[in-house]
Amino acid sequence: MIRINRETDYATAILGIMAEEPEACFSATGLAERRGLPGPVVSKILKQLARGGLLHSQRGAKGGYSLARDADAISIAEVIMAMEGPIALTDCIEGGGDACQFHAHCALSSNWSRINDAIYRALQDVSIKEMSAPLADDHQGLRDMGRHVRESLDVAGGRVMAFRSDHG
Amino acid sequence: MIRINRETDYATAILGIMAEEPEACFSATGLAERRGLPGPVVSKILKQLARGGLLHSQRGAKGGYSLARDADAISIAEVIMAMEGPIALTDCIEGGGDACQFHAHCALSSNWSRINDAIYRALQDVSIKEMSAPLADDHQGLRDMGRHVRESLDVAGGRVMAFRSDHG
DNA sequence: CTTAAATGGGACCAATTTGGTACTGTTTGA
DNA sequence: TCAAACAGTACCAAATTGGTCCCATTTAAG
Ligand code: FES
Ligand code: FES
Repeated sequence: MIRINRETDYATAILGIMAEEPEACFSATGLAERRGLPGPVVSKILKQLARGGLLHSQRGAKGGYSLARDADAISIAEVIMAMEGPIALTDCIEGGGDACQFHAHCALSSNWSRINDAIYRALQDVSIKEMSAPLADDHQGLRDMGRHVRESLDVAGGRVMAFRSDHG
Repeated sequence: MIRINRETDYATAILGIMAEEPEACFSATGLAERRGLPGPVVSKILKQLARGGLLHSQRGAKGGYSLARDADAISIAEVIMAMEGPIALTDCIEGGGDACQFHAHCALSSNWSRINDAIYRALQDVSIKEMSAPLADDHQGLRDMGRHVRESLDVAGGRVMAFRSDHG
């Protein structure tokens, strides 16, 4: 329902490793092995993160990726933004929020903004350093498990409340 | 990136109307007309909300839907839950969070939970009464616009931050 | 008792999105 | 010169989503 897509989840898992050695330079294949994820996927993700300015990349032999900033200066919100991009804008909000002729008079839009703000704040509150993963020894990797954290569940009012971070 | 799907957005818009006359009984087609949404879609949504216990339904001629509770006692979180359902559980969290053998030792899972909690709280903080929509007179309906609130944008650190409530 | 207006519950389909792979180029250290 | 590594992009299959249609059931009204 509130979904963070798979690649973004992978991204946090990868950044979690990198956050443990903030100065080190990691190759895509190396990270892929450590997480048990397919190489091309990790490569794709790292490219995206580099494009987003979260990682610095070094090309050529002995190259790789390293954190562009301090591990606790990179929030989950930023990771998500980097992975999903600014997104093609359409309809109501196209152009920055004023393009919809009804926007100003529209109660719903302001309330959604309020919610979005709250969510954004929550996401900015957690850095990748905090996500840094001391995984159990027998944790072979995300791939075998499927994803790291598929879904987190809360029970609210007797109903199962599922905040998907995947589509199950 | 953090997406609330179309139907759920529609649902809030519909409930916004109903919240204005909490005692009234609304037919699916009537609500569809008032929002300019396709009838079958509204019907589908209302059924779902009724199944979720948010609406009371009355069958037969002169039947329809009415709020099961006070308008300010129904939160957006509940709407979302009703629309998306408990979701098929898989892998890591299947069964309630303990099924994944690594779960207990897994730093990532606990941090995602933290984030999820924060988001959940934000969503429970807004009731459909607050979303109740005094739309501008010339607001013909959501359909012509596309969705009500397609996307809400924040600018964070110079980058465009887009919290999609749709896929653009 | 018949009919019409409603909901209930599906199946169903097209379009989009997502997850993942592959390939071709470029940079760079040894 | 060569191999390791990133950059970019095209591509494909599977899943999800948005939406329609259909038929059964309930119920008020004529
Ligand atoms: S219809 Fe565009 S902001 Fe509400
Ligand atoms: S791998 Fe299952 S909870 Fe982290």
